[in-house]
Amino acid sequence: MIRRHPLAEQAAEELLRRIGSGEWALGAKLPGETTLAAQLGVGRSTIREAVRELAGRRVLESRQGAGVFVIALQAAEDWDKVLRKADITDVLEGRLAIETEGARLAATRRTPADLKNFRYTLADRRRAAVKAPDDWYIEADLAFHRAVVTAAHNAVLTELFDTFVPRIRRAMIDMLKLDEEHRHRHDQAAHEAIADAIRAKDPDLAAARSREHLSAVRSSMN
Amino acid sequence: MIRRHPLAEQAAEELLRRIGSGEWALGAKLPGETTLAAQLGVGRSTIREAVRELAGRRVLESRQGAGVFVIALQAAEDWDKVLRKADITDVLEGRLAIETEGARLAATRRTPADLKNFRYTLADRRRAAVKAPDDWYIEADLAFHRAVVTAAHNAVLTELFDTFVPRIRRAMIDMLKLDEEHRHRHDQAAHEAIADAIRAKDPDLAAARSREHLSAVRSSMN
DNA sequence: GTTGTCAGCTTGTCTGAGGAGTTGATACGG
DNA sequence: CCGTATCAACTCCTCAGACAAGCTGACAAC
Repeated sequence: MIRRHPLAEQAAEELLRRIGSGEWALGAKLPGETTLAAQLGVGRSTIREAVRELAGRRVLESRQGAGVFVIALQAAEDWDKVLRKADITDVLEGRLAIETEGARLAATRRTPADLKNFRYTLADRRRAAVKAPDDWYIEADLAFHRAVVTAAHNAVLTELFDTFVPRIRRAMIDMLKLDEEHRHRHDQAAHEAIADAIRAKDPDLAAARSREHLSAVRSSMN
Repeated sequence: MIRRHPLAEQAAEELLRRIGSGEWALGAKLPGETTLAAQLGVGRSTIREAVRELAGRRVLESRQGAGVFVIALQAAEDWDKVLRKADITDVLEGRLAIETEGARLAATRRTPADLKNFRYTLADRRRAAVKAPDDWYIEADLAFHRAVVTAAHNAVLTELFDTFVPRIRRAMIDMLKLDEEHRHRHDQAAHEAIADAIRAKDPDLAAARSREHLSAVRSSMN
């Protein structure tokens, strides 16, 4: 018999399926380990590992002496996975939403430290656009965009941006590989313009310039 | 001896700490189970459960016969946790970013089915605003907002919105509990206005009205 | 050089034995 | 009647040992 996955993982999937099917409601107590083991036809330690895996995914919670309880009806969305599977267009539109709002807020909240950060990251990007290898250029570009979002001083927006970064990075790598002319290396002016608007404390202008730039990026990746 | 957490969880935390400290790089192979058990002074099955938990969190991956490998340097951000801990102001600004962009895109992509969805959810909300209990009203309100984002036909934006919903719901419950006059029940007009702009295929107007409404919501929750 | 074999490692699974914590029923004192 | 104490039965937690299953690199044969 060939088994693609270990028994413990199969058991975890089966438990997840039963939870999803409504067999056990939110907050309900699962049968004991020995009972479950008998039901699924596996050993007790296998059940324990399955439960432990779902505990790691924040679906189950076991309390010594009391039992195992359902604390979520399904596994929390794994954002890395969602972004990996999504169309790059959808991802870039999500990024646009986060970053234009970030630019808008940054225009009212930016500190002197944020402006200094803009200077550094823009200078880096300018240098990298000319002579650095692709990955340096990509990191320099992302660093500036991150500086903009950071200047919004909103923890949720920053965390959202960081969640998107790996997916965006991969897309940029793929694009630069296909596009020998590195056409995107020439839009330094657009980046300077965004920074200028934030520096000038003009929220609408900052948002507009950010939107303009990111729309162009999205279009170029189709 | 009093133990706050099970040994297996403590072992998982210890492994996570060591990974974070750079003891094992990305892709590196951990010592064998028996070795780890001896190092941490616990039984082999305890180590196995710790590894299984981190496998559930997509940090480790074990391959039979080969070993246990690091596949992520830290646990993926648990968005429920991030949103729970964040200031409600930051959360609502994130929601505003997502939803205004959603409204903008919806104005160009909405289908007849989306418009029908608007009619239904708006009617529900109108009824609930007058006489329904708090939780019905909250669900009706969220249903309309979700309909707007859905009409953008962008899987990432929809998923983002759904991630925010539980946190927003809790905030609304708390607010309605404290505010006997239910002041927010009277802004049905603002919702109709958003739907009208999307119906009229006016992206800028839809975004502006969405922003206006959500700014008001954010201000009222301070 | 290429291929086949295999010994020695690894993780996977089961079982049995206690330890430790929780819960609800029951008896007791007020 | 109510509050409290006790306790038995249940639960999960941890360990140890045994064997199965799978991978890897060394080494011999060709």
